[in-house]
Amino acid sequence: MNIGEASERSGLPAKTIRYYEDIGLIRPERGGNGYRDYATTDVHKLRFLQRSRGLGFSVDECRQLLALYEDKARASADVKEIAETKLAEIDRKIRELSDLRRTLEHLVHACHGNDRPDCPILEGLSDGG
Amino acid sequence: MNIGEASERSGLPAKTIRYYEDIGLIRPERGGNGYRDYATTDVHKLRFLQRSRGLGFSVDECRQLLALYEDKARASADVKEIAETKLAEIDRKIRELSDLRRTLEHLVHACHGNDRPDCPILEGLSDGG
DNA sequence: ATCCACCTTCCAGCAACTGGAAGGTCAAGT
DNA sequence: ACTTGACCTTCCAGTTGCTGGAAGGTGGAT
Repeated sequence: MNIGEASERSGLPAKTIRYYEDIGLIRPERGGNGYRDYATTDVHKLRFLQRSRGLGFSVDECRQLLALYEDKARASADVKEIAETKLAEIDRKIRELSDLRRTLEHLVHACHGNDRPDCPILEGLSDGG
Repeated sequence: MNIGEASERSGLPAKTIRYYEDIGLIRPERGGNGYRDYATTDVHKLRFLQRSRGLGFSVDECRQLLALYEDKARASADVKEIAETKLAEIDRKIRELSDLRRTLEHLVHACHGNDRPDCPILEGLSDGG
């Protein structure tokens, strides 16, 4: 499929997809006309990139994560260690998001109309529930 | 406190803290010597920024979130709507992280040694569990 | 007084896009 | 066959969000 459809399916702008090719993240086939030709697995990878980037992982971390799904990395000895590290990081992010969620909800429900600039909720912001 | 201590307590590099001041996110007092002087609430806000940026929120979104804790925004009529939108976004991020977590764990435990490039896990990457 | 770790501003560079120009491709319509 | 328009291509410049380094001031300890 062309880049337009890949863009639609992955949720990434075509510009970004081309950029990801520039930096060597995804290498689609090329048709006789020079157009990029994306396979379904390419779209899966793109969607994966769209998500993990949106979750605060750097492009380099995404590269590592993507590598976990490819032969070279899977054969390597420290795959598991990388994965475990990422798992711990994901767990931390989930905790932080839950904290943020609780704080925000508390603010909306309990703090509405309370104009004091030293609202105690602010303190809850930092030490994470 | 000086920027060094604020940096240590918030987890943000001093450079980044100064940058956040440049773009108008945090405005510490200044001592007679010209040094920035951070209050405890400033550190809370910085820590909050450190977290939400790491979770994939843009600086502008963080600005909105921070505004929820300040009088001006709290008096505004659409605070609740902004907050609800952010809450939905947070929930989505939590779901995506959980999906990512499950995929990664599955990969480590079930796919080790399976070198086929068309590993079915890749498909699970995109449609989220 | 001098040392050193801190602070200041400013300017340059990097990461990860993003927009726009200039032009080629292709299916549809006349 | 030709034109229209939506798509694709490359390239180059601009934006966001930092990050490093130079050049210099501050302040407590020796």
